Amino acid sequence: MKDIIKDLIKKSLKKIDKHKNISIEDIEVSLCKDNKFGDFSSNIAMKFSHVYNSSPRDLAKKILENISDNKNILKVEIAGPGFINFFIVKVSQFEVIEKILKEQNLFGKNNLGLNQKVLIEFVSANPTGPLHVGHGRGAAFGDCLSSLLQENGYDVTKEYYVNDAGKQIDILTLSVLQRYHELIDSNSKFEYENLYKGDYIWDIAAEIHRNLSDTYMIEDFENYKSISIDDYILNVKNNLSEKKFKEVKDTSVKFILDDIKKTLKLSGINFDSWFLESSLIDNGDLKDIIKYLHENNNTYEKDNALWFKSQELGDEKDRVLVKENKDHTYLSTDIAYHKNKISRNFNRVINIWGADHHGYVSRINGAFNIFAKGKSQLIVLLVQFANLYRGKSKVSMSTRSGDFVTLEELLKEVGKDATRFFYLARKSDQHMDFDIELAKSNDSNNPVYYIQYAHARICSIFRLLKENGNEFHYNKKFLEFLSEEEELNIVKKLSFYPEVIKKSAEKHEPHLLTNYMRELAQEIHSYYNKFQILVDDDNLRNARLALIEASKHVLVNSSKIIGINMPDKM
RNA sequence: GCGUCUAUAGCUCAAUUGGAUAGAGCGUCAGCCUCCGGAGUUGAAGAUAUAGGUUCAAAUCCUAUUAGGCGCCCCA
Repeated sequence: MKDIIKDLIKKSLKKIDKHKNISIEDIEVSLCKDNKFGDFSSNIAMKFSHVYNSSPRDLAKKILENISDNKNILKVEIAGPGFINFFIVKVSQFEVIEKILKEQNLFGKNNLGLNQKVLIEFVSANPTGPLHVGHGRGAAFGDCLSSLLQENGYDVTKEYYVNDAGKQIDILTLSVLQRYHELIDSNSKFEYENLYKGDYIWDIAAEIHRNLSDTYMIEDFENYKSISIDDYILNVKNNLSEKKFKEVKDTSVKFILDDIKKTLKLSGINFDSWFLESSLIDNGDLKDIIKYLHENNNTYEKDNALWFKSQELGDEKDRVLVKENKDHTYLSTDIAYHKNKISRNFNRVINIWGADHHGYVSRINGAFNIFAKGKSQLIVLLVQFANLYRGKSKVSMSTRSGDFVTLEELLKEVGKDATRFFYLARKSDQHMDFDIELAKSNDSNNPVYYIQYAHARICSIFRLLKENGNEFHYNKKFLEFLSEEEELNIVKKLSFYPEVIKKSAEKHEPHLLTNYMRELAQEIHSYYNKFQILVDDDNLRNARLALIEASKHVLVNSSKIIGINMPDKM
């Protein structure tokens, strides 16, 4: 319908002055929020009045005079400063019902993505502890965005980057070993500052002890402590042997990863791919990219370290790739990782990061473009932190101190649907406050129940219809019997759905979809309260059933993208 | 200090991306079940941080100010 109107305006403009060329993209047509302004309106006259050397209202008048008739359009009016308002013939508005009933779960899908390959990397929390509430937002966001992109015809791969190399993992291993020694000898005290302190460390240590007894025991473990954590790690490695240290490391990482996978499953999230940082070191990729960067004059040596010239690429300063002690930095493996993404032929690479990483964007973007050579595009989306509150008091979320609320706890207490909806209903670049007490104590606060209730009501009507020995059958002629304002409101919402799908994917804003669902549900509830669906008149009954059946399809389609259930009964 | 994100109703969030009278939920107040599920519905009160600017039009864009989050390691 929008396109029809755009076309009409374009043709009219052509008649007014055939030398001026206004492209169809410049013509904006939008839905009216107030029915008295018609169904669609365009601001074209105000936008281009200067091009035509006339006042907005005059140009609008001219457009109106030159616009040709169309069977779908009842009348056209000029209003306010120069809006052109289009009133649509009622019957053609209801035609979307027919389209939805025919397309069902395909309604809303499009082919804009042209099957392009997209890699979307999200969560990627370090395997040093369980996922906490802070990770939940990025998880829900990434998963929903993937579904949205799929709905728009992209070929999406969801990937989790596992940081299973580097110092943090060594610290994790050390933390486990320390607890392990405490288990064996309770006199061994845990008092080193920088180790991981969560309860799960005990669990891992206990499992290792249960399965392998004192294999990893070193005499006088205490004595290897050092002020520098690096030395501490080194001492333990040397005395335990590199091999055994790695065994403990692998067991710990696997334990935590299994836990993370379990939590993600509870959230309804499935990753297509788990990419190990360590694989980049093992297969030589890391060495190759450092060599490549060096040969292409993107690096230099200073203070016995190898530096990446990231300042030239927009970063605040240059960054170290290889440290003085010949260890690689996190950045260097990350560059290798992104080089790998490019080599897997993704047209678009999306990273979803916490907003605390924003300073990191320019350097990885710069490195990415060195390798992508324009063939692939990197998009980094930052998700703002969720501040966690328990009532009035703020809860800290430090993995290190072990003081955090796990995502699993939240999912179990609040439920998957409510949690996902809560995360997604807010714009991702908006800081948000998450009050656990509120979420737990009063779950009817969450609009997800409101939407599910609308769906359950529709299902309930169809159940009742069946119990009465009746059946719903559809015929296009029924649509003529829909005439109430509430029916029109619903149908307008329904025809807007494909646009919401398009827009929320393009702009990476799933909250547009959650808002839409809320609005649709509201129209449905309002209608339900005012009108009886199951009336005696066959024509009217079937017409109304067709309307709510179409609404049901849209609710179900959108809920699948958001990742929530739409129960028939609640 | 530099960079970056943000500021909308008492609270938590929206606003079709520059559009017409800024919308919801919670909370407050007043109504609606002999009727398809009251987890619902109808209404009332209540808001664009401050000061300028840009134009037909500003919550939205620009500048300054104020307040807050985050980032500024050879950490990951």
